[in-house]
Amino acid sequence: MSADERRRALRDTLVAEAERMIAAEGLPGLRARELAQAAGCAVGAIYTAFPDLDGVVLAVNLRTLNLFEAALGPPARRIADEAAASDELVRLGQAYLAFARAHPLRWDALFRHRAPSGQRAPDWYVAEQARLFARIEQPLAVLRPDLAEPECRLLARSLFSATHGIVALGLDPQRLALPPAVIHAQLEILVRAMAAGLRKS
Amino acid sequence: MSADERRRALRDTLVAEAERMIAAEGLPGLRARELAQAAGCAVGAIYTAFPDLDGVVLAVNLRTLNLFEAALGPPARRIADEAAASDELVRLGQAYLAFARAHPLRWDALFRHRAPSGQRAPDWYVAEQARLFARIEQPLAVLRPDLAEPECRLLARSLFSATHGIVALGLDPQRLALPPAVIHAQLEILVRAMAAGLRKS
DNA sequence: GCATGCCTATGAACGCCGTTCAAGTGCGAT
DNA sequence: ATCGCACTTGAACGGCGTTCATAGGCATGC
Repeated sequence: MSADERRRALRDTLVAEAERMIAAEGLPGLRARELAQAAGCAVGAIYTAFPDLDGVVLAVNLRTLNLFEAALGPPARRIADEAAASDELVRLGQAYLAFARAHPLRWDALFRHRAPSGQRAPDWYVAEQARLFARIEQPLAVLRPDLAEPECRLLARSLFSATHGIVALGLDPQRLALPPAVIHAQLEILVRAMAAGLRKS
Repeated sequence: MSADERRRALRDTLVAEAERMIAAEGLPGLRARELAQAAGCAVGAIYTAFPDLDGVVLAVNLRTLNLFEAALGPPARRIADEAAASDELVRLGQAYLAFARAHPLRWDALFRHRAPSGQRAPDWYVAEQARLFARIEQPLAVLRPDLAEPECRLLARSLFSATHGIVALGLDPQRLALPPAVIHAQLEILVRAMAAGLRKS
């Protein structure tokens, strides 16, 4: 086995174990020594596969994004009219809520993680985010055919931000800590309101 | 000076210095040794005034909430009609954005801070939050006079969550990092959309 | 004024963290 | 078989929040 192959195998093991640890204990549950022990390597070996622990977290977060994309299923074929577009936005929002509930700590890690040097996320990470935002742009373009593409991309991100806020604060055990059924209902009310309000203007 | 008076004076000094440190460097910039040096006391003295550093952060966060409440000015006297209610919601949202921009790290600390043992925030903290939510409930009640008070309180919190999401992700230098003018415009579009969509249903 | 006893402030020490790097190990080439 | 090099290793480092034996001061009694 070449050195590169071993490094790749180590990377895979580390990411898998880190994923398990984050899913079980959250971001603070990822500790270098514990990770090394779980992966069957020395602490120092982690730093031959990743620049630091933040790199491991980023790799885990990419897997989480992929997992969410898979949970969304294939993109909607065609969206017939404004009502269908509104329905699709609600469906996406509720899929988001369902995923956050199913994988609370992994999902939390997506947003709680901060790169140390204040740098932006790497390109491969931003690209995966963009694929997910495209899911929102699709129905939004049906709802607002008057918007140019840049405006549509922007509005899709803001729609996501609003949805994320409702889910994140609603689920947060230290903030609202709302029952899932309540969040579900509130999310539908507000996404429908936004869709309706955007259409008429 | 009695022991209680000294303890209170120490608390005030610690909170003031901690506020300065958080405003300058964010939550990770608050370190026990540095705080003690700034306050002119020994590290151990911190733990005579607060149970731990999280207690200090909570006290700073309460001051931040008070600062925001002051920035909002006195509650609106009367809200004439649905259009005025919609305007008031937009005004509140933009005041929120303005505050987050003016005090980015202090504001960030409000949401990034996690209590260690997963316990909920203390009552005095929740009470201050409730006073702020009441600002939203007021125009919302005009917009939706059909809602009972519990539903109104719930919807107000969800409206806040959505607004918070737009502001938080929009300002986040590692996520969207949108220019302030863009966030401002998106916020107005979506708050107006929500207000319009809520009214018609 | 002085000795006594309590009580609080002190900061070195503890345990844990991420990260590094001198040293040892094993493997491929000669 | 021997050598040399590259890689793995885990003890060590610096820094963190928190603790606690101890030093010090202050009120009290004589």
